[in-house]
Amino acid sequence: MPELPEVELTRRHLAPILRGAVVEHAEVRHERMLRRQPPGPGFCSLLVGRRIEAADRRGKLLLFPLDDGRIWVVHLGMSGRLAVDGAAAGPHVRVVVRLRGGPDLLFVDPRTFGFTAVLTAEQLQAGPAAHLGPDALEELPTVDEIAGALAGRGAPLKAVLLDQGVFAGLGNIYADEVLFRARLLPDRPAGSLVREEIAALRRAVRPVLEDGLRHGGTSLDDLAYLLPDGRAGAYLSRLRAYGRAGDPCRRCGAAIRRTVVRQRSAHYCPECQR
DNA sequence: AACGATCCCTGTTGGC
DNA sequence: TGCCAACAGGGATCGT
Repeated sequence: MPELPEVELTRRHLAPILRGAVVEHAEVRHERMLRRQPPGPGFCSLLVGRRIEAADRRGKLLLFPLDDGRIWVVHLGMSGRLAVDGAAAGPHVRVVVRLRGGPDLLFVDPRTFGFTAVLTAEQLQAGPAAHLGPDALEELPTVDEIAGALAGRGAPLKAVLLDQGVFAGLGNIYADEVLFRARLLPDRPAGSLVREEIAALRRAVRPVLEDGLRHGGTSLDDLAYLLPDGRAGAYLSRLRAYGRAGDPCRRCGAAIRRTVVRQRSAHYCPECQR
């Protein structure tokens, strides 16, 4: 699944290709991918002819500012990836963007949970970025800020981690890994954490994400996340909680358990996490 | 307001 | 072997 590390690796790979490039042509093969594009001028007409100024990221959103002030936004959803020419083909190519004198950029997304749009800054803030908190890697909130965000909340801690408002960029896999590292149970009411636990949570976020980055991200299977050049990430084999139900905890040896929190799987060590 | 359930979508998996 | 239901999940939306 593309979560923060996978999106960041995509950004790093594409930045030198996209920066300064002019969009020569754009083709949308699956209209659902444009469901976040507001009424008015269409995605292709807003993108073609524009020069891409930068390759940024906020949470799981890829943001490509254009020379007219608008921003080309890409969210990879659950099964999306951006592939450069030749690294992908087949029935799941949803959007193709041709760069002048450069490669085609393919937005591949079998399950079409991803989307793309060309938006003004205002439209971005009112739309895809509306509920986005500080980036979990670049803008890690302080203990006080986290405490304020969790105070009084009865929702399971894991649900709060997934809703993007406190740590933008965590998804189901890295949320489990962060909770494992912080030794906190996923179904703990978010507001029940004492200060030392909040500090442990905060301390866990960056190392987990950086470990994911260092190992090329997590590729669950052939259809999930791949780097834009087609390579798979190696972090899967280093996961300590996610997907390891029944396997021994890498810290204490107890069997990792799987439960469901908010209709989503959650994995934890019943001995290490409290 | 906060929270939980449902839905979207399709490739893969497991049961019969 | 073949068929089909269940499952996976980010985030919008809706009901409580």
